[in-house]
Amino acid sequence: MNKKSDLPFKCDDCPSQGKGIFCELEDAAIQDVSEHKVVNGYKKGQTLFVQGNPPYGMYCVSKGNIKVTQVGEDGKESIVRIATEGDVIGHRSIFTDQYYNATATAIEDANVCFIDKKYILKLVQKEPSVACNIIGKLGRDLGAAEHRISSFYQKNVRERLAELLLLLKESHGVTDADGRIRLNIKLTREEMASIIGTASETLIRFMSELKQEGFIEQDGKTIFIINEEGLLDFANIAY
Amino acid sequence: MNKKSDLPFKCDDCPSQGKGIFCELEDAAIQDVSEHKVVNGYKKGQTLFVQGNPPYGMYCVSKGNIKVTQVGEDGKESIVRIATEGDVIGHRSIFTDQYYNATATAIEDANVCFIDKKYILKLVQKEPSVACNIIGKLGRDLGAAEHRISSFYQKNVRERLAELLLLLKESHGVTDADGRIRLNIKLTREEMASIIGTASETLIRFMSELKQEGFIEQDGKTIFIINEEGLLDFANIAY
DNA sequence: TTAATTTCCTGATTTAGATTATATTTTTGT
DNA sequence: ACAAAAATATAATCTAAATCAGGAAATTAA
Repeated sequence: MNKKSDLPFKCDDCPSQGKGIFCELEDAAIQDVSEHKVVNGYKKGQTLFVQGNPPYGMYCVSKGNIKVTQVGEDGKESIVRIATEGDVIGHRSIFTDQYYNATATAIEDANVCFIDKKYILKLVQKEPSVACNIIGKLGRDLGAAEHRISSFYQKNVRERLAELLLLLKESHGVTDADGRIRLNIKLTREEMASIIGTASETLIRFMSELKQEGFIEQDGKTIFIINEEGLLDFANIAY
Repeated sequence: MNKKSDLPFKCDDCPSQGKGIFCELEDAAIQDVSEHKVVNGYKKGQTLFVQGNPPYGMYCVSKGNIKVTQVGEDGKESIVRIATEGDVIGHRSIFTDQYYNATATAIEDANVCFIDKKYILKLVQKEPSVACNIIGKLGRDLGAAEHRISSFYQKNVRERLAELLLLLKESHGVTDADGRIRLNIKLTREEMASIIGTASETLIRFMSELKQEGFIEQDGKTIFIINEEGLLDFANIAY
């Protein structure tokens, strides 16, 4: 899989078209972007870039899910963000002129486009729509990050878990043939725990609780959301 | 204090000059910005904007410290960011087209410039340097936010407290006549606790501990950093 | 200045969730 | 297909930090 010959496609054909930061560019400009990128296939577990390294460019996820993690002194890994189709990663470091302060790893086989730093910086000068889209992307990411910060303080583990499942439903939920909502992402319990900041044992315990209550179902690593209302209640989210 | 007559100054004279997002603009352009802003004085405790309201523009802090907070269902307030001279706030919501998802409150008397949403959006189209500076600002804020997320998971309260004191030293530390490093910001214990996500009693306990160990000193609400090395050690931060 | 309110501090008690331990299931490599 | 390794699950114990309680100090208001 991921044969070299499969890969070199154009941005026009990208499954993430319309969702990314280039979506307002005209055909000629998109063509130009297309010529300045390299498509890479990554297998599950492979890293795109590593914390502490200097940034050479930006990554644009075409297929698959990428986890962005920070590792502490004690080796504990915490997932700060999950990038999916149409998302960009590594853009932060380009503009802040810092080394990568996180590591990006494919959590499943993925196709990711790499765009050179210099080209991006030039493009932002030339195309205000790209600049605005990057601002919008960073703004939404910052909003999500700030929400998570306050969640850590204001919610307990079970509430954060319910919240995570609801967020994953928004970002990765697909309706199956049988009408069930399936989360189209395969995270280990360890990874889920490190998103909401708890121990995997604790996460597993609350997952079991949610299964028993009939809020979710499970088939191997795949999770189905059965009762969204119940989860909302469980998460203590008011609307 | 904060008489109306004190306020209407030009961006040229702003104490935050050179630190903000307009610093690369030419004189004429700066002049133009200056004419499109309104300077407002806020007293301690007054709010600039409130979570849930629609954004009308951007705020540029000229003097004083502003806390950006999110309030949970239970009324618990958590501080997601502190904006100081030269910082902008409320910029996120302008570009993401969302309502404010945080409340901004002056924690001491402050002067803040308001710049209209429409003007900013136009300026970003016209001036790539402004767009780039906003991207840089958001990028650094996002980096800081992600660091805090992983801190919550990887560090305990005493480590997060030491980390907070070191961060405040970077952002608000000034060297006094007697050579001591003073934190030029007055936060209540409640506020400090809500930054690192702990109960105020717990924070006070560890503050006492730090005082006893001689790492910090205190004069009323003012904090002095005495032993930075010790704090680094205490925070378990490797370099 | 005094009273009232808020903030700060310390100690005792409780609890949510980490840690430890062990068994079972699933995945991976050969 | 098989063994080895990794991930999942559940229960028991332990601990960091929340909560509860009460008093001292500092602000604020009158």
